[in-house]
Amino acid sequence: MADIPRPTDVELAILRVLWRRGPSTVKEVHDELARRAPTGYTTTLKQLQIMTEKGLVTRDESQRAHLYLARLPEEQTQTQLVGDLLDRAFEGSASRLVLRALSSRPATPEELAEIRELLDRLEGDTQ
Amino acid sequence: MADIPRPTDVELAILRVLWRRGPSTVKEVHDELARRAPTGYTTTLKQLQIMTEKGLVTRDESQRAHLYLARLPEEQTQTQLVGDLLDRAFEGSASRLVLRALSSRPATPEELAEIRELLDRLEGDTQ
DNA sequence: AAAGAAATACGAAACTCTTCGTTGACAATA
DNA sequence: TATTGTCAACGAAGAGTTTCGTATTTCTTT
Repeated sequence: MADIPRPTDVELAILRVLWRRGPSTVKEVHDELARRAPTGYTTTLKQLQIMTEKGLVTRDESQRAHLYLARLPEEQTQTQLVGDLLDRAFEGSASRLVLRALSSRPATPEELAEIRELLDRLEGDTQ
Repeated sequence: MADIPRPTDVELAILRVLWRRGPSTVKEVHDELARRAPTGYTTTLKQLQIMTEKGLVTRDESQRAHLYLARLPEEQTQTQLVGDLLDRAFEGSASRLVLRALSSRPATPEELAEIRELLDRLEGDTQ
């Protein structure tokens, strides 16, 4: 009961809204989602109910309009997703994943500099 | 008909076998898969049939034991998967994905060096 | 040619994912 | 208090995923 399943595409879209907004009502989440892809209110509601069962979100029922909250922080979920992809498609090789990430998107010079700083920090630690 | 869907977990496991082995029979793929997680022969067969319909693999029927071949090379699929994750969970920021990748796995000094070389090459190009 | 094997084809069951209509509870207001 | 609007709960349909049993085809060996 402790572990949380990998979120599906729709679930991840909802989690992103919750991470950005913090605790939100179904209506608030739905309005954000429907802006990009029109959908029914009850669709969003049902998803949030299922996500509550799965443990992806928690629910504050103290008010009439329940408040939903992402259970794990964005960083932790990102780390989990990347680790998962690493195992499923890269045989665990982080460097090859980085290679593909950079060939998948033309990274800006600023991003490259950020990554370089990250490397400096990591190598500093291990020395 | 031209675009290929994102492979599911099981499909990706099969593709990895095909990338490693090259064109393979159902039996060969199945033996590899069943080594890690015991499963029925017809399960693997059915998966390969479905993957053929989806265009994930192609089939050479010239012999009695059909030969299956991954339709896209491993690199291209990896790039697609990373790009997909980038959009779904990282708002397209490659540097943040790299950050999470490296915090998800203790990368070896060799890997860090490889990434550094990659950065050198990329920055060299843009100058 | 018959028997046995090795392989594919077919179909279906169980499960998950996604979507949404309907119902009922609750609250504000006229 | 009756009406209207807002919200959650429920159930179900349709599609996709995963698994596997059974039937059929094809080749090989006797």
